[in-house]
Amino acid sequence: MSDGRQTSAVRGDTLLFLTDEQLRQGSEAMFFAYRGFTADPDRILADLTYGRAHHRAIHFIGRAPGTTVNNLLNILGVTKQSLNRVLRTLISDGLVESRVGRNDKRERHLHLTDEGRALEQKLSDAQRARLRAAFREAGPEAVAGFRTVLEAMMDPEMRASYAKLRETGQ
Amino acid sequence: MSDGRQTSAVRGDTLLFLTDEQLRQGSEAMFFAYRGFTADPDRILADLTYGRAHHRAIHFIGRAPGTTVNNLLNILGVTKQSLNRVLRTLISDGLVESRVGRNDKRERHLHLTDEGRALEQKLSDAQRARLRAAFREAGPEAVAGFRTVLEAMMDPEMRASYAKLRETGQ
DNA sequence: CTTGGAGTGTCAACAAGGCTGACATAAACT
DNA sequence: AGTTTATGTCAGCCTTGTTGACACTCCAAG
Repeated sequence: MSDGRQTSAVRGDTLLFLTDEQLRQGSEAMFFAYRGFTADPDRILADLTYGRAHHRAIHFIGRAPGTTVNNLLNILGVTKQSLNRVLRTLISDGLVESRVGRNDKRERHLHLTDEGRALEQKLSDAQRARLRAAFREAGPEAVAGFRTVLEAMMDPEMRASYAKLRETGQ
Repeated sequence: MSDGRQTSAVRGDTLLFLTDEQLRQGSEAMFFAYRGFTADPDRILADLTYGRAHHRAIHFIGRAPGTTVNNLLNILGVTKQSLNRVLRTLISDGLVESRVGRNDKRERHLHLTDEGRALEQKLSDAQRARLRAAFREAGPEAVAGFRTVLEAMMDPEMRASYAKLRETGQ
């Protein structure tokens, strides 16, 4: 039951009316979509001994090879104990390699091995397939809007991490 | 390092080029944005004895008052044991009321109590504030695109649940 | 009226993946 | 020489997901 509450804001010359109902629909869209977003990799991981946390680590190491543990901690937003549990298994399973830093020997630089890269491919192929289908279905303007809104939803530090990854990736 | 792979598709009269790099950025946007999306309610819940699972239950009960346990199970996509653990605490804490069905007495219809509604308000106010800010910042066309893409990312059953909630809510 | 199935609740055990706190080591910095 | 930084690790706890088993009530169909 909508109680008719709404909020308005001026952006440029555009007046926005955002009812609570519209915002609630936005929340629910995020919830259901995120489930879809993780579903395919999760299915693959279920067979292995790994979980979503391993996927995230592998993804970001693959994305920024040579990243340090601290850097990864910032991106993932978990404690070092949580991350270490994941990294330890990935390293001992030979998916990730940890190299002592040249300049700063305290740092560990993380890289995917060939095997690690293979799993990364497999997982992100599954995820990208869904994203690709959704992007095609929605069209380019919708995709642009999608990214704009998502970026605006991030915490500032996350937005910074996101921007940094975009630079290095492109 | 982008390897230049890309995929094309025709939608209507629009040709879409989707590089793996673009799709990866989409994934990362989802990841970072979802973190922002849950951050505010999580902070509130941390003080109470509740977690994100309680939030979800409260949200959907508030959204569809009188919903049955089975219905909620379908929406949330967890096992009845998981849901029951959450519902049990919410009911015994007086936030949720479970009423025996009139027609079918096997069913339990779930409702928020006044106290439950108060918490629901508090949590979704926090979440909506961020969403509202993001929607304002991004503008109406972006919001439309955002929802289109999210909807396209959902599993079909989830899209059905989502659509159903939209009907009853509006 | 009986019987099968549906809707719900619950116990037990387990796993993933968060968390805190404490401590250890090596390397860098001052 | 002393402090800080980067990392690793142990121990224990919590939430929230899982499977499997069992019980109870109630509806519906034969």
